[in-house]
Amino acid sequence: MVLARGFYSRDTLEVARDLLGRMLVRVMDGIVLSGMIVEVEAYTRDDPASHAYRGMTARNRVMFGEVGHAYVYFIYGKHYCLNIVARSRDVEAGAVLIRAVEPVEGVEVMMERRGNGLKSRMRLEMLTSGPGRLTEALGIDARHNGLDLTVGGELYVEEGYSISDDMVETTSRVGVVKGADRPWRFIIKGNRFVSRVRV
DNA sequence: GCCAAGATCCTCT
DNA sequence: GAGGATCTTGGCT
Repeated sequence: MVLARGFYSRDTLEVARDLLGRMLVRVMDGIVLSGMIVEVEAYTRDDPASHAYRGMTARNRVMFGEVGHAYVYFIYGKHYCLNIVARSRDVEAGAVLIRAVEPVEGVEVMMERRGNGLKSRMRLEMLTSGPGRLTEALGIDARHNGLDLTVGGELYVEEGYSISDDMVETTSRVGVVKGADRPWRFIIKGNRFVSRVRV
């Protein structure tokens, strides 16, 4: 089931938390590439690190638009980053950066796409463990900026697995999900929520 | 128009 | 652990 618009029409941090365990799906030339979302970061309107902090510009206008749409931007002259617009109704802007996924379907295609320059040193953990890496592996770029992710098609998010709060053991900054195939590490940075698979 | 910084990744030491 | 790659964006003049 593709996640519907309502999923994204909530507090940005809440959506970020709930995106963990969901499946990011990219259909490219009829081939399905997918990965489980394992690291996210929430960017709210009032976060100085957010593109929306200084108000709407040509680049960030998607963050001010309808929830459930993709905000893709180019960074460091090399990389694309995928965000999903998410915020509650009374908030002006907000988005969740997808920082990492765990490859599930189409691993060989992802390997091919990421293979250049990495050669034999390519390891599975390196395939999609970073915002720039996952967009390269899944073939996500500026063409997807503004795309509605709630209607299926070439890029969407589906239910996947839900990670319940009682699976998380939290300290002030770090938590670990118990009972998963792999242990997970959760990090809170200010009002941002970050989680990452421990390797 | 100019310039510095950037939600990163990779290679080399 | 440090530094280079590479180019868009936005602030400032």
